Amino acid sequence: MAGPGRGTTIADVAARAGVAASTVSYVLSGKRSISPETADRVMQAVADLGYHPHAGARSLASRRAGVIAMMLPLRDGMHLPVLMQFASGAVTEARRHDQDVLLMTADEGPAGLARVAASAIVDGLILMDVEVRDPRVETLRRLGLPSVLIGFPADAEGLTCVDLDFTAAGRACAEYLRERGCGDIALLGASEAVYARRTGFAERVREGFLGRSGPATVQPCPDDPVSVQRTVKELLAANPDLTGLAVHNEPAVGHVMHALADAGKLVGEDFHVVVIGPDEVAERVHPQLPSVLVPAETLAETAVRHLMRKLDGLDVPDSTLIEPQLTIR
Amino acid sequence: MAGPGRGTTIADVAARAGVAASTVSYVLSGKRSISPETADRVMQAVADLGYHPHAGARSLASRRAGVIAMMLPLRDGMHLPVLMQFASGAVTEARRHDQDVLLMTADEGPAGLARVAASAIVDGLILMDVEVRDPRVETLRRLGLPSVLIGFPADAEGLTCVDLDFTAAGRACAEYLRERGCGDIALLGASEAVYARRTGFAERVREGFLGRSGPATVQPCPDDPVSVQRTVKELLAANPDLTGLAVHNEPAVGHVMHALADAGKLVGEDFHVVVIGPDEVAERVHPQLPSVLVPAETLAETAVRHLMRKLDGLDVPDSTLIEPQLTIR
DNA sequence: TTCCTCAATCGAAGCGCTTCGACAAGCTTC
DNA sequence: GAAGCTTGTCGAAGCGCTTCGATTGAGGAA
Repeated sequence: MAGPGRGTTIADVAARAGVAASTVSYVLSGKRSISPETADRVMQAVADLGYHPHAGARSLASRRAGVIAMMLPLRDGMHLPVLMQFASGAVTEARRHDQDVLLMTADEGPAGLARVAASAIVDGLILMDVEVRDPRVETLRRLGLPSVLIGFPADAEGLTCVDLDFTAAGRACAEYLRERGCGDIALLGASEAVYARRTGFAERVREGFLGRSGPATVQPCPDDPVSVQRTVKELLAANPDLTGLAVHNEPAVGHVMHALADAGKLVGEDFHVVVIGPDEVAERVHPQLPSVLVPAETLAETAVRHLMRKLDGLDVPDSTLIEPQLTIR
Repeated sequence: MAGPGRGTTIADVAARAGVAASTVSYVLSGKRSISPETADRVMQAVADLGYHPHAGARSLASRRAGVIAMMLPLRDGMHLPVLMQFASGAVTEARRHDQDVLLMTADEGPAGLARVAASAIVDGLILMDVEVRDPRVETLRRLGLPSVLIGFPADAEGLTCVDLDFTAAGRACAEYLRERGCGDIALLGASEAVYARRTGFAERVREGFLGRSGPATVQPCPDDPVSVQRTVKELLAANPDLTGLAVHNEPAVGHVMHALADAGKLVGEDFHVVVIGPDEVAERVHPQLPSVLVPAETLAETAVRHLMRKLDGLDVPDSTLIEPQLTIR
């Protein structure tokens, strides 16, 4: 039952090293200078005893919990693998800063934010998948809890936001297709519902895609097989010269490929397709497609790093856009 | 900066309600009887002030953190969406018990377990994706930290384990195919590497599939398009009467369907396919396939519930197998 | 009435840590 | 060689909570 380190306190370490408890604390935190000999003795005692400071006691005394919260969206339509990559990326980065990560779900809403803020269980907060009109944003501002948002709400005044540069992603897709010699290109987007909900994201892709170069169409599309089939057919009918397609709708990718095959298009030869979405989606169709991925890990690392800086009282840019990367396969 | 509830302590609540701090504590915890009038006054004060107990102070005084840890595997080959469903299911269930969830990654290994145990940052632990020979298991046993494992290590003595009943899943697939009149059936499994690593899981499916009924083949298979294509071809060549296939290899499902189409098989008519894997995989091919899913949410809820019981000193079964559900589409 | 019981409440003692002020030595500096 | 700095260390206070007696007053038994 009582393993090593079980119930070991700073007093035990102090006794073993022959110093005062406060000295141990200073060795561990580095907040006052301690002679190398003493420090060594303390570190040795820490190692011998397998000592780890009691998190609650530390948080009570220092007013720093050493924990950040991450609030995940639970809503459908979020791509789960990306979320997971994000979460694990955030944990990994947080651990580098000696922080732990508390997982919350968006369905706790503003009340959840108030709870963690008041209970001081976390020092800061990362809010994922922020919508243009997000009810949590106002609460966040009121609480004054250090935070970083993934995504941009309508009013980002005074907030720290990080996101993929979706405009650049749209532009990259258009450029890729143009370079392949496609004269007429189209963007097959997500369902109308997505556009309606979070204009920020889908619209920025559209803007980037349309850009300033040549004829281009943008077509929202539901993700069920039948709708995709129909939408692609209509798109081809309406644009006879269409030779390039960007797909910003993960679940639809497979169906798009079928529809193109049915229409007699040879993808990779007389027709080009590029995906905005996670690698797996682009890899698991035949032929494999080039894609612009949502760099979940980078996004997570950036968010955590920014939050750490804020907690340390350093300043960070209000708005950070991560450059998209187009992978050719 | 200082919003409501910011810095509010139990003393503030006590003052407002005209009682002692200890009384507030007893009202909140229900550990001693308090007159209804007093309780009402206290609750009112709590509401007025937006009071939430300081988590660190509470954990220090009560030796209960109100947080459980969840250790996620980061290894490739784990299906990310399932992990995510699991994580969010666990958080949701934990919140029902007024607990928070700390996210850890498996790469912290045994040392991570020792850390969270010694720092008392969590009260208990859920370990996902436990392997047959898992180095964390021994540490866990030594630490005596209340825990629930997802999966079964070789030596589960004294541990609480929860998992999908994979044997039953294999059996269900075989039965489904038999019922469709398939005489000769096969199981297309994961790559050899998976079998090698975690015998428990893949082998149990195989056993269930082979069962006692009629001719059946089990064929491990890598998940790249080319290998899948070849494996399916060989399988068909070696078993000319094959009319039923179970696929226990998520990324391969799409390729399997192509290979069968190439071989002239009409899935759903003269040939039947069933998937062991998440819904999306089975839904996003044409035709949609029946599937046995890993019930991530149920698994997570069960794990959390078991852990809560252990924390309350109640006992729980050492081993819990969740019944698989075959969904027909 | 007196004594006892029991329910309701209070006060104080920690939980294990950080941090502040104090205090010895060992240095400079004039 | 006294006055002033540093440097390294200690002791004590206190963070906000829970919990363990102790205390009070009301009601019942004698």
